[in-house]
Amino acid sequence: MTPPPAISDAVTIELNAVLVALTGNQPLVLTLEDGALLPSGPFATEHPTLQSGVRAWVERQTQHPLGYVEQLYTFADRNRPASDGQRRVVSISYLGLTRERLSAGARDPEWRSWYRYFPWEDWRAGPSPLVAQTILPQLSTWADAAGAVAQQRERRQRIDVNFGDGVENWNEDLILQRYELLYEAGLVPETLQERNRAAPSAVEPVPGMPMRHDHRRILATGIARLRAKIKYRPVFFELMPPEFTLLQLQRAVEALAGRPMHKQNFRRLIDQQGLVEPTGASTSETRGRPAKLFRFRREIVLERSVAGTKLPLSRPI
Amino acid sequence: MTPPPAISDAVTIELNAVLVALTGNQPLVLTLEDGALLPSGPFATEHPTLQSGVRAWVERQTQHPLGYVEQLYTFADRNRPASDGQRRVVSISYLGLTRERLSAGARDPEWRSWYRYFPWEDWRAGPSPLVAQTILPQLSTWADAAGAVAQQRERRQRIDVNFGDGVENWNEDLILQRYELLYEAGLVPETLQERNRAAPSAVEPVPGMPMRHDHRRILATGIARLRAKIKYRPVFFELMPPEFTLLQLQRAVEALAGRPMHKQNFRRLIDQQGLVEPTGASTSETRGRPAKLFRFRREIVLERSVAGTKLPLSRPI
DNA sequence: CTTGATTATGCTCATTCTTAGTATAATTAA
DNA sequence: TTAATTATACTAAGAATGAGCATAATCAAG
Repeated sequence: MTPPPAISDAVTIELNAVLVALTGNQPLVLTLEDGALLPSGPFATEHPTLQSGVRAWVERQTQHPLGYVEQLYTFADRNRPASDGQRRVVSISYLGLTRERLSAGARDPEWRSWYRYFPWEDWRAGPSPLVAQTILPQLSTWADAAGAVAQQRERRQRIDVNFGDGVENWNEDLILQRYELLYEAGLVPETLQERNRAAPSAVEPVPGMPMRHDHRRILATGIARLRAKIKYRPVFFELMPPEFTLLQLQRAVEALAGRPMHKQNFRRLIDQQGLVEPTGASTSETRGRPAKLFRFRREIVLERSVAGTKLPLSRPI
Repeated sequence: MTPPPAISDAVTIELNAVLVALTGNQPLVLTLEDGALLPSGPFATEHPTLQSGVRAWVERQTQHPLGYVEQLYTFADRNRPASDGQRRVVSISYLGLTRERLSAGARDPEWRSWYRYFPWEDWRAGPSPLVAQTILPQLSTWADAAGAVAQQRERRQRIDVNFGDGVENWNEDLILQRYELLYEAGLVPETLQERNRAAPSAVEPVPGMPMRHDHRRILATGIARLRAKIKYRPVFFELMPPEFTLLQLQRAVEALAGRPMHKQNFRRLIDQQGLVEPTGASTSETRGRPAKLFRFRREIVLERSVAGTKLPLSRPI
């Protein structure tokens, strides 16, 4: 145990951002180079903290304030040397939510639906047919190809836990684990590039656009974090316009979760938790009965500490 | 937006670990230098990944395998220059759980109850008197001292959310926020060192041992993560011996959560989830009726993907 | 102006999950 | 033999959840 803070070799820090916005019921993520990369930036000495570094750099580029920023993960990839060929790169990734998006339709910083990268994650219209028809059969082949019987069983169990049967037992939070499983099974192009550059694999990769480096993995991490977070913290308001109808809010949450929700119960929950208040106005932009407009009650975030415990704490003291 | 991974100034990586063990119903954390520091180590080039770096370094030092390792947080503290006086330090902290502990009673790597650092967090015997008697009055003074009325109200609300009234509305997961609030209010010695080195503050710091640098903050982050995690993932088994009684398990969880639990309901939950299986043996180490011994069903971790949703997903598909 | 389609919203109901017990069993220490 | 201690089974009230029916308010066609 080295008492004084130990000093290691020098490394270079790279910041990566998963920037999320929401338009027309699509969850969007900011990409570069024809969707092949997430925005990356330097961490320069002038920034007092990492978070302020991310904010400064993103806001300068997008001209829009970041509503919410959260650190995702830090890792050091041995396979990715710094471009100066010398130092190792440590990348720190962040999730950022923003309310408006810049330059819709622009080519280089471009907003894309994240379901282009993870088409199997969109279950808003029911079970994604990709899972049952394409993914599960291929994963099944992979499981059978394992050497030992024990390993076959283990693979099958992991497949079952993470993908269910294609209809039931789908847990939208497991997006990262699912991507990792596909990666391990060699069913995403990223694997091929890395392992079989010389000898391309025989299996057809699963649909879904790849990214360079590990960026699709970082994106999966961001989506997973966001999907988990909305269940106990109303961060989705950071993505909404100042006023909205309850159906718009529901569609937004569904876009993030990738799952349909029960309309009446959704309203009941939002209402019970006192998350919104009516503005008094209503809108007739929809076809049917005009919907009341609501705004988010910002105070609530301070008021509540929310937490869904699973352990039998005695008395709600 | 800089397309190619941008390169920033060189920095030095420091790894910090919150290593947790459990003995005699006390949650222990490994410390150095008379409890003033968490173990820190270098991240050297030979390690393929950060996680393997942490494992290697910790296991070499403690001679014990780490059951579970999880990244906590990364940050760059402008106030802490590298000891070579040149490069900036970026510290990456990890949480590690270990089943046995080395050298009980040793002086330098020393295991200490984490409640020595956060005495107000121990509510196992009911509401901690420290909160109502010492902390809340001092925080109240601090709130009143705010300049603007709006700021006073905001402070009071934060106090209320994070500390409740000293008896009710205590959320054990908010340990980090509570520490940060005390820090902001100048009620922990760490603040004094930093801000008022010349002119010591008039207020008496709240009981609880401080640490150097930001180590007590890192510890709070680790405890918070662990307290939150045990609610949806049975990581506490990493801290248990191979065989245990249900009461021992309950005491372990209570030590982590800092809250008492309802015995019968605890058992029912553990049982329902199929987390344990009887070994067939029982123990008479306790005074009363002998308890059955159980072991953890490791398979269950694979089988279950657990998740407590708060949103009204339609049908449990 | 009537009808059907569409969206909004109020309300009910069965089921499950929690919380907080009571009751009883099996031990040891005195 | 009794009191204290620990383990375990069982129950009942209340809250939260998931599903659906019913009704209201609007627009687009005919």
